[in-house]
Amino acid sequence: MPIKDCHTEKLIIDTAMRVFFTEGRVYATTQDIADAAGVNRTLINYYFRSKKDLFTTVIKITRKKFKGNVDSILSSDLPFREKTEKFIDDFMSNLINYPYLESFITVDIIQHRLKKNTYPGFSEKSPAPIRQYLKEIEHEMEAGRIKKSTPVHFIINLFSMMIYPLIMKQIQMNLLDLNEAEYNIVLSQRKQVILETLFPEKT
Amino acid sequence: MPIKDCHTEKLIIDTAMRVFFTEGRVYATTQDIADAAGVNRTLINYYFRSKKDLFTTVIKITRKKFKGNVDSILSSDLPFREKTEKFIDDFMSNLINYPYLESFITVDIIQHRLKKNTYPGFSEKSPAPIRQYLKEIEHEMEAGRIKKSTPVHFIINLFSMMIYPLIMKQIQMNLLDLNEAEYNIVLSQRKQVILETLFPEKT
DNA sequence: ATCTTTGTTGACAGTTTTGTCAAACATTAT
DNA sequence: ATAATGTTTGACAAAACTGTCAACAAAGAT
Repeated sequence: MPIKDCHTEKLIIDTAMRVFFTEGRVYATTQDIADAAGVNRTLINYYFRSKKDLFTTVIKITRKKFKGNVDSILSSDLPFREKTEKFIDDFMSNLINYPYLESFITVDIIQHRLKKNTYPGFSEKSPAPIRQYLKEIEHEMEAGRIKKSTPVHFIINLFSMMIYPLIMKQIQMNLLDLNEAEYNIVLSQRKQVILETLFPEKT
Repeated sequence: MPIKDCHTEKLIIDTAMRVFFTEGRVYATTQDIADAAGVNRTLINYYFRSKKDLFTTVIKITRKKFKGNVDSILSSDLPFREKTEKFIDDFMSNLINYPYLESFITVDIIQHRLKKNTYPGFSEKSPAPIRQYLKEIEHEMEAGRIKKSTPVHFIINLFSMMIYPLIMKQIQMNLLDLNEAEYNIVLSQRKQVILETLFPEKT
């Protein structure tokens, strides 16, 4: 018996990830994805029962990709600033590949909420590494090494400054009168800027 | 001849704005909007030729709503910090009503880009008030009153920290283990936090 | 009251998108 | 070679969504 090929399945997954999370094409049809992958559309139904199933599959896979290093970085015993620096570095490297992932998850949650009240992709409690990191933030605040406020704001600021500039790229380009090349230069400076914004006194 | 009623037209517009920009329902159909408004679906075609036309209409109207005060605030001759404070205040008040506006514009641009290269909603140059504000930021940086970097990063940070926490509300709620009520409290603290983050030495 | 204009409705048709299925094809074990 | 299994394809059906139209209702104008 022939071994399961996996070639086409992987091709479809990779293409769907690109179309959805890299290019941000919310309204992409199964035909669009099939065309982008250069395969017959019905193969999507063959490997994944439905469009919905393909979607949840690629969301799961992409989330796992993000989760990988991030958790080990947050759980490591690096000093707070170095840990944060590494986190930004790692997270933004992934973000460049799949900037629209969170946008799609949000759309999915909103869709879902119209019916049920729970979202399958989410666990009950927040992940342990984040909880630990929150405690460290609190500790740093108490020690006066970063600005005193509520730790959640530190996290929210962090994610805001990393993700927003990517997902609203076109709007910001227009607002700031920058062309693609110029904006990409700005993006490459973000890591440093974010770090300096979160740790104002140090640099 | 009876005067144009406008009642239903306005109802549809308001409802579409709510469904799209408040609730963030990207996949909402004309039937969904009609149901939400409690009117017959064909009335959407009667008042606006097509779904696309309704969409561009509500985008225009909502953008105008945002633009209103914002421009006069940015063009005013208030001191820089006060101006920024007022801007945050005004912009976030609007944001609470229509957090997903920018998300929809982005989706629309991406859609559009697959065909043409220009986006009708955008002017060639960036709006004058923003250009002036950018100059003021540069001036403040040179005077050493805010952290030296590139002015565009100041703007990007500003918009990031205002908008992201709203559009990714569900994700952040899960990540930070907060329920709706708790997260809303966090949101109410954002204005102050953003200000303190942008002006670290002062507070 | 009747006419005219505007507003509203349901039925219908057109289009787009998705899903199914049987047949054809490829590959490998027997 | 043949059977068995997995893969690919086109044709078809079903579903979802959008737009049009003729008929009808409402309300002011004549």
